[in-house]
Amino acid sequence: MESGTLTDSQAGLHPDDDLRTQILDAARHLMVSDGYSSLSMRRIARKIGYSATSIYLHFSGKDDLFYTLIDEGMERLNRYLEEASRVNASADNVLRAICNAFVEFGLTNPEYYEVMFVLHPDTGSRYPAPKYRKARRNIAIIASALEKGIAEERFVIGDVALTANTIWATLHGVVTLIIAQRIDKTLQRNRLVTGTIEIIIAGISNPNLKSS
Amino acid sequence: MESGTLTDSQAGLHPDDDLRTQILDAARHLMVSDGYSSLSMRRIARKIGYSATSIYLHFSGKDDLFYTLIDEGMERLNRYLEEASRVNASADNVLRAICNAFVEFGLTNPEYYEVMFVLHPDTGSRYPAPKYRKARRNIAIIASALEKGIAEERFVIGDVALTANTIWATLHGVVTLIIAQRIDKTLQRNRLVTGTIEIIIAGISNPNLKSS
DNA sequence: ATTACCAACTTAACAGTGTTAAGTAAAATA
DNA sequence: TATTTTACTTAACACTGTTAAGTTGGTAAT
Repeated sequence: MESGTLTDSQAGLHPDDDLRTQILDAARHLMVSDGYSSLSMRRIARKIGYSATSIYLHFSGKDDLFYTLIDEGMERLNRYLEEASRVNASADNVLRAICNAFVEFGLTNPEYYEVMFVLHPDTGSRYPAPKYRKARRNIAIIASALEKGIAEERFVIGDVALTANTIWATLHGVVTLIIAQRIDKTLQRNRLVTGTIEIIIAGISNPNLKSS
Repeated sequence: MESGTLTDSQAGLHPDDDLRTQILDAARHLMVSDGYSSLSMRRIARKIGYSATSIYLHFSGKDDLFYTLIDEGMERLNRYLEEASRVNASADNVLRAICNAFVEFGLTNPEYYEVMFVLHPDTGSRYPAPKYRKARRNIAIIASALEKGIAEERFVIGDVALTANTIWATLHGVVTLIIAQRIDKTLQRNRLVTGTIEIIIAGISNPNLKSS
């Protein structure tokens, strides 16, 4: 932008009330289309016709933006899982639906998924504790399916919270490896996914499970 | 380094035969101590007293270095798993040993683990196909434990290769979430780990497993 | 012995990054 | 009308990976 030329902002193209929203929209869009690695402050700014530093008026830094996107993603995932959990079926089928929804979310929104669960910001700053709540809600959905299965005397589970986390971790493993393309290409995705889910269900249905 | 001053290299501090080895040593050391994110060409170079560009005489770029480190890590992991698989025990206990070894490797070498399985280089370049062989060897170790279990009529498995990958993905999920600190802190690591392993074993031991 | 060459390394530069400090123009307030 | 506040900007710092173009020191050939 040479001096002498009006910038977009000076030309009044930006309703100055919702710059924060514009930033988030641009960030989300860039992340989904080009991946998080090429998501830079300057790129975002260019996209919306502002200077890079103006982002710092609404976010304390890249991490802050990062965390806001995580939050958004958690909300999305939450809707996904809650809808899946509403199927009217036996506990094992409810769990199947939830698991499939989780994997589907990950595979159809890989950029969101990465930001949410894979990447951790370079700077030592950690994911703020209060924000964990939304992540926990997702695990709670799994947990409630487990409790349904226990009530139906289908599942053999000692610690529900622990098992919910285990299942989550398991699904996370499948999604991550597929996204990162560290899985043998000859292997079919859906066979891997359903295979994993079936092993889990068979595992927590097995009376011989050494439940800790 | 101002002109007029002898650089280390000019002073003959570097046996010029093994610069490549020095680079790898420095890279490994920096990665393990400061994490991959702060592993830069210039840092590596500074550590060994060369200019950054001299690295390009031995590696085509950062990705190449990256892949060499992956290779190293795979070799390490392979030794880990092979040793674990040599226990003289029933198939389920062999599998337990292998799984534990995998998780232990991941948790004691998180930086290696990340480079190997989590990060994928920003540039579109993919992990070179021939290098996949070492990764496959690790899965083969799991597979052979499964076959032992089938022979002992302990495990009910349709597709061994698929199940081996499933187990790998599962363990990967646990390791990744723990490393990325996306797991509830109140949860005890080893309970999560053993819980996951037990569900898997119970799963593949369950006659009702819908094996695909 | 002198010239040519070559290997191993260097510096300078490009285009990018996150982030901070200081400056500017317009609007709101006194 | 003068002052303060708001909403932005530019300039700069210290980095990043990578390329192009030197600069040495030693070897080989004439």
